[in-house]
Amino acid sequence: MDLLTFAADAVFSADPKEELVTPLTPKKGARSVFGEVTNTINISPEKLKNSPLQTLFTAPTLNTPKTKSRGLASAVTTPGSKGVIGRGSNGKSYSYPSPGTEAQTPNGDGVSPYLTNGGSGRSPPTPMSNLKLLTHIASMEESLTSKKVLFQNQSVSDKMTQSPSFVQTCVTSSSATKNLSSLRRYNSDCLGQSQSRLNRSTSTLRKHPTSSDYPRPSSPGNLVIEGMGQLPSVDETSTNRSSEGSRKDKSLGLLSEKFLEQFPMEVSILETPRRLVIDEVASMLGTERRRVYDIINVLESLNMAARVQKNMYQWRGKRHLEETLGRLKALGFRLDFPKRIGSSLSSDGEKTDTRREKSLGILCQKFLMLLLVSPEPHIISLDNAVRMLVGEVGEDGERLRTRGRRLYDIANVLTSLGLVKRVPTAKAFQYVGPEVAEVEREKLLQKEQLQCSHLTSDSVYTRTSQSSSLEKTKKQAMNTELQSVSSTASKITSLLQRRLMCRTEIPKALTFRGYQSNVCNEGQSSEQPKIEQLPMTPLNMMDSRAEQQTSNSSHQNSEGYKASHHEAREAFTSGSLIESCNSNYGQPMNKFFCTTSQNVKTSPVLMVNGGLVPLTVAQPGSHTGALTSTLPKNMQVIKVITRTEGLNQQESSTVITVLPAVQTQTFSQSSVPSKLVMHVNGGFQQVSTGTYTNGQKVTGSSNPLGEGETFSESLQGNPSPCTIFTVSGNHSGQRAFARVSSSKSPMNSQPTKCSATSVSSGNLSKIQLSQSQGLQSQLSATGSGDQVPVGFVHLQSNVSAGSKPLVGCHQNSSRQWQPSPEGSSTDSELEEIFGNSFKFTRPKSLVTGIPSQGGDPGNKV
DNA sequence: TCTTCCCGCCACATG
DNA sequence: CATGTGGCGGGAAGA
Repeated sequence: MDLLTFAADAVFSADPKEELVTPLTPKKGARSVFGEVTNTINISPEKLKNSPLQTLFTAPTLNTPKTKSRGLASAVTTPGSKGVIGRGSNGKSYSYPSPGTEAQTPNGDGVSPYLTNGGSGRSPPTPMSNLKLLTHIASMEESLTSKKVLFQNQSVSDKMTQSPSFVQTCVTSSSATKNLSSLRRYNSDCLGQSQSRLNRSTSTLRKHPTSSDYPRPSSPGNLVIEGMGQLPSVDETSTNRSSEGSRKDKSLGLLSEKFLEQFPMEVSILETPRRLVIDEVASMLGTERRRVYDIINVLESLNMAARVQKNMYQWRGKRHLEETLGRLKALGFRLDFPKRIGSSLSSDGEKTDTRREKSLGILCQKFLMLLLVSPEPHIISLDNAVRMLVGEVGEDGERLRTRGRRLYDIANVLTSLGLVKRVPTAKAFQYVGPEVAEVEREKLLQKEQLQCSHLTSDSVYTRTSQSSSLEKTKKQAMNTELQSVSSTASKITSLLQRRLMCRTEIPKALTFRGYQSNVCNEGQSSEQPKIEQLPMTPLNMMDSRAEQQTSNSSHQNSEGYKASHHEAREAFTSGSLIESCNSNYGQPMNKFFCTTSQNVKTSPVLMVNGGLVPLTVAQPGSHTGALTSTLPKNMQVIKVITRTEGLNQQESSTVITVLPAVQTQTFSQSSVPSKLVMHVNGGFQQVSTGTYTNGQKVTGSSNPLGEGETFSESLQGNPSPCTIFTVSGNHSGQRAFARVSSSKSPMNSQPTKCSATSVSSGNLSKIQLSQSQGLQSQLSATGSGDQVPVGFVHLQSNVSAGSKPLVGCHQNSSRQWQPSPEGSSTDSELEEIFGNSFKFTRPKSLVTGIPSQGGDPGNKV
């Protein structure tokens, strides 16, 4: 898991106390705020009944004279209000305060500058018109299908066409007065700015470099988009445009389309997470960096991309999209959005990051939230959206106009994503994305209830820990919010803000330390497994000395603990699972009790700091089952891994909730089965006997692998690495698993078939890689029954044909983690393995998951 | 005329 | 201090 995911989790599962306790006066929906606003979207009365949205969506119509919408401001701002925009003599921006602080100016009167009844909307640019120029990448086939596959179940949108009348956007504004702040802006800044712009030539004075302005990255890491190989060399003619081509050809929507060609939304879970470098993308799209940021910001807000480091993002595709949408929807409902978003009345002067809160990402999330909570058919006019989302008190007309521009930007990207559709006959947008299941809300509520009890200890823990600055910031912000809950708008903003502020960072190298383990079976050990997190440290450079267990308090204070702690709240892998997982917040938890919903056809696995622990399902297939396990002291649950059989995305998701230890039940170690778990792209799939095609099991039984049994995984068009963990039952599985990792394969390689044989107790003794029929490389392993409990084995998946053994498992009788000679776990590789399972932060110093007293100086950085 | 939104300045954030 | 981010609004293309 990465920070962003966690942040999203934190955001959307925020403790109710984070939200407003004080019911807010819905000033935003009031006419005093919006001016005379008409929102005449047709909504079925039943749906509006009892809905707080009613007032918003059925406000009376009032036509007022048109006002000039361009140029000087056309809104009223009470003198003395904070609606001061512009730049002072010091060059600093005087931005509008955050919603929270904006709320301090309730006397402002936001008036829309927009005119009644928008003209004909621009028809969407033809998406495919320019794609031919840029789509010669090997992943073409996949990318071409990705968008079509996306949301194929939805029956969207043509409700609009069927009844276009239900969209009537009649937004008017009342009389608008020139605004002092606007005047000031014009006088102090924009005038000069526009003056300079008037004098410049767009092409010659272009400050932002285009892709062609950038030197080719010298580092291969920058040149290569991971998982896809080399970027296509960009046609020079495609990069030095700027003044060439029509406006449509350069639209953000089209750029997004191009982007999606290279980074398809459909991301196989078997595919290595791809990195995207801003410069490269800009080059690829034939645009400048600035535009890439526009796109990325939106994608990031949807959890489709995550920032890895400066100038680099990780592409996630739509894997988390639906969940994100679901959370947005749930949050929207929960916060009574948008009714209360506009009721920003804050008296606490809460400081917020105004720059962040105005970000395109936040705005995008709000926009989607608004669409999602709006009644069918999820249509909202631009004008209304602008006012509801950003039309804060005191916003002047120019401000709204600016935000309107941003909504256009967002909408264009969302359109390319297939989430939003322009309503042709109205200045409006319609949500046409996937149906966000109500179950998301239920899950959210469940999680809230669980996490509610955690918050207190969480806060205490925070105060006593040596948090990273980011952690401190987040926690302090949280505490502040808990103390002063007065503004829904500021809350939402803060929540969304935090979400955006938490980004994926470069992973630390991870390694596991085993321990002299003759006591594994008891599930108790005086020597505990450890997680070492080493920045950029190859595994084979690790000191494998086992450290003694330390006190709980120091453990709690460790970054590693926090990482685990956070990961324990990891929410999902695609297509299935995990609702919540408890780490007991400071109390080493050695028992777990999981409740499951939906069908649990395969036993979930606990990922702990040290390995994997299979759980048993009391009643497989039952709606609710008990899953219990016993772990050694201080072992922390990182993640719950389960699958509802195969990777079929259409299966009902499994919800597993791990409750505090006090609620646990007895767990019988003897019942721990042998498991084989395949790591795929940040998630885990428990592999059982059978054949899998495209992640879906097609043959075989569902029993865990036994000796001599085989499994295979056929990957059609997704020759990405697969990592196999063997969870050995005979030593409780806490840390004993072997890993087989194939390396990255070229994008254009043929379908890969992986097969492996495990032996009893999950030990892996021999691994082979072969290529069959010239089209498939085969990864196979055969078991011999020998005790080869741990080790890392690295295989190259693109080796030449033949059935020759490449490497054998590295055997380590002491059962400590040892690097295989040929294995070096780089950052990227470890990220590949644990990328979705750990919170990665670029460390300033080594931290250990379970710090030893005195630590391990040798590992300090 | 009005809507749409490209373009790139430049403030702020980050390294 | 350099450079990455991205808010912002002018103003032009397009309807």
